[in-house]
Amino acid sequence: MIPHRPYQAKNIEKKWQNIWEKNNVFETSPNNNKKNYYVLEMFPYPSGKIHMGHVRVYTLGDVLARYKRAKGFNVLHPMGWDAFGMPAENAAFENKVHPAIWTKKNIDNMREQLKAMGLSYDWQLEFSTCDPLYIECQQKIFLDFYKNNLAYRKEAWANWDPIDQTVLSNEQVIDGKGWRSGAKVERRKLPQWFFKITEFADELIDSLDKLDNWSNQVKVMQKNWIGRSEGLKLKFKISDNSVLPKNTDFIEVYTTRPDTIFGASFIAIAPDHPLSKDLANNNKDLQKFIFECNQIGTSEEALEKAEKKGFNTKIQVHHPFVEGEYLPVYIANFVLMSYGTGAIFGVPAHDQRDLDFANKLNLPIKSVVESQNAEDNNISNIAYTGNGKIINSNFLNGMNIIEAKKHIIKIAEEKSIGKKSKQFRLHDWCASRQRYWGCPVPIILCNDCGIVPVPNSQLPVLLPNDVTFDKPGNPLDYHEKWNTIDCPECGRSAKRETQTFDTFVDSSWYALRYPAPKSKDPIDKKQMLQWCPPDQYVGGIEHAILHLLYSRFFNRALKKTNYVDFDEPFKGLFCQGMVCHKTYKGPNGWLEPEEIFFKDNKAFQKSDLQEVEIGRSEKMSKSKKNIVDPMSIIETYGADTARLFMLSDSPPERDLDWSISGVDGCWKYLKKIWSHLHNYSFNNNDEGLLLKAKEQDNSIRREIHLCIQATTENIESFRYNSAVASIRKLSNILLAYKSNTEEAIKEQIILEGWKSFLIMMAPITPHITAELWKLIDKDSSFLDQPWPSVDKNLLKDKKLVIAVQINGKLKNTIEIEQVEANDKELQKNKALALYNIKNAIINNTPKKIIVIPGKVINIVI
RNA sequence: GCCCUCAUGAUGGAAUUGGUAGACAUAACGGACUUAAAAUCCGUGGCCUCUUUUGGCGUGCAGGUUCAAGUCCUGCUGAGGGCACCA
Repeated sequence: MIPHRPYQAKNIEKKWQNIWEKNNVFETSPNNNKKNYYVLEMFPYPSGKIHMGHVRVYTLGDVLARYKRAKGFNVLHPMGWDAFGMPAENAAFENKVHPAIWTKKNIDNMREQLKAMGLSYDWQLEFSTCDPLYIECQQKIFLDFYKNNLAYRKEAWANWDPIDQTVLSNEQVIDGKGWRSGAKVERRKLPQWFFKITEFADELIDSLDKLDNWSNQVKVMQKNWIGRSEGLKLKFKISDNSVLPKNTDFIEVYTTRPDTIFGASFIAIAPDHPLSKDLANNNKDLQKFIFECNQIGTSEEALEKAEKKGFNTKIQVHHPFVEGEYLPVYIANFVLMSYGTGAIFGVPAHDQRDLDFANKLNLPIKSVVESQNAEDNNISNIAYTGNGKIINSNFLNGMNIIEAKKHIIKIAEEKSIGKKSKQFRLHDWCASRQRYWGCPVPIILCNDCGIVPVPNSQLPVLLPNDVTFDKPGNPLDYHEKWNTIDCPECGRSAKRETQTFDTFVDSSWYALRYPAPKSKDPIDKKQMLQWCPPDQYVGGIEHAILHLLYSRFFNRALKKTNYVDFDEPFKGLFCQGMVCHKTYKGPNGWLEPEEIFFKDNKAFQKSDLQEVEIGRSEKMSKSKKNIVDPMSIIETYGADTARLFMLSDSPPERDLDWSISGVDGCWKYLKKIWSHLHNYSFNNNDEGLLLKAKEQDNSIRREIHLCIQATTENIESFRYNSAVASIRKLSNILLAYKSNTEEAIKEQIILEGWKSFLIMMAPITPHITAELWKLIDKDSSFLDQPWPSVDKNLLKDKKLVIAVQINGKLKNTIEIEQVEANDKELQKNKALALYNIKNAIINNTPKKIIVIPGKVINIVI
């Protein structure tokens, strides 16, 4: 036997990457004979180097792109950079390097790392969001939004991140803390730029149902986030408004339970309701109360268990439907100004918070919904919120809740004291940031003309290069030369808007840019229509709300401003799980996997041999030090091994547990295939011989084609782990033929098997398969090999194995010929003739015998 | 509190419409080769009983539907995630 070359992943991977690049094989070109398919993975922030999360998501996308290509699609598979954002400014501050230079260096480095993974991108379409052309296009889009009332500037309370020194959108505040910095968010009043996302609130919820190829989890999360509720806005007339500082005649409340209006026993308004503020002007006690409420409001822990507190304003309102009945007005700490009207009517019997409040302040509790279950109706500490019949409610009596709601809304509207109303949790998107490294908002602020858009001829508004980061805050504010400009309308001296866009603006429309990234038009209609929206988008679940909701808004706004003609930005959405790793904690804190060795299932520190605590598997993070650097894996094992491991075990949507033994196993497997194929000498391709295959040989062919079927189905439905399993099963069958046989037909079948194997394995491990293909077929181009098709005639075996059960439990099996598959009687008789079945029914006459022909026989005794 | 998802060997997981549970891997163990180790190759493997055959039990728990349930229904427990004084 001639010794073959050992499997040196690094060399062959570099070799094929160079060949692909030199020949531009992944270049996107128009092809009218093929259907277009656009695969997009979420583009990365150029932090400097790739992490395992990148390896996973880009491998998933690449498998799909390469598979679709083999399936005969014309594939668009691009990559770019989400290049603006805070870390560049932090680096500028720490290392005295300009954000632009830092970012470019990082991009160059990460591009090389991604190339080392062997991803099938058309790199000619690459762009980054800090490119002047992208900035110009985005500014044009923004100005169109502004002119169409989809963006506005408003002085508003904002979430202020004291560490990042910028405002945050509601979506970026998590548990009262900044999403990036983790700092406790403060409230500040500032002029801000908003996008009118609430204009599409209904549509953003309703069309979720049409997104069949979106992950359900994301749809549910978006629905909750938008948070639609339907109810009634209702006015309560104030009985004596002479005590009020201004002429306030009524208080307007919002409710989703107008059916319970006859059970109302008080009105409560928010501490920062305008009326509360008016009353507080000359009331020291109330000022103190409001201050206390605001204190609690910021600490989330306290909020959880916070006691209900109320301040009696001594004001009374008329009950709108009961002549002569009055309700007291309280200021209450559990009522939020940011939802509804900032005022409620309290129905203690049917709302838990109202009940807690009423119990505290000794307010009356009046039941108006009667449950069928008597014990529900005795209300002391638990409010009844279920279904029932309306009672004690005058003209609503006897109705069910739905009827009563409809009826009372109708009456309130007729009396002009109320209006059917929808409320959303979603607020407009605050999209401006007090930062340097972002796309400038193209606006000029003039003392005389107000807000003036930068004229098209002056676009793009680029960032000045000569800035320093030694002072806190926004360098653009200090840059007089840049921010002073003549007003384009009146010519007098004015100021530029110094805020820049949230980076989520950049990522809200980048997918539309790839088909024509160099076009002067923000979105090249002709190119875009051929490809967009992307057929499949792949990315992390952490963007379920932020990026994916903003993109859905942006796409609708782009439709309204005539840039696109479709509603949804992504046809299909797939969210992959996180990459996790066990954590190790030594006596002096967290340890990296590299610092550990194992003995007898215990972990020890290499440095001092002390035992180390093995923690549960968690998302790879710097703070827990459970990070594995992808480049070191690619260096030692190769990209094909890393890719194979990423896909092997866990289903893509679940978390993946990184283990070095798993990686090792994948590497050994590739090595085994490598040496096996090098030791085998393949005959020339002669498919005619396959037709002459004998019955016995066809059983191998059957396995091959079953595998093709399974693998294809698994890839189509994103079950990549199962696809790997079925491919490995095929290779286990083929590996059993260790050396060449003398039979030409059999050799031809094995050739067919290995060819199918390599083509199906190619999307997963593209380099090694390309190299091995040359052993089988020197002349044809591997990348152009079509995906193998299933010969359905081969799938059916001549013999069928059928289960024989007694009372549903497997007892034995029978074997029948394929042609007998529908012969119920024959199968039944064969089953009853079995030795242990005969024994079992000797004393128990079968009550019933169920024969599912070709599948199972169940004997009921 | 509300909403969503999940629960299968030592471990990751498979079982697409209810029809032979544990595919494919990882770790483990036994054997071959080796002075030895690594690598490689061969083999074992849900649990219990038995020498073996056979048999019994088994997909978080308790019920139900069905000839037949990992899969469908009801209730519970546990884990993960989302939202949250949202009227």
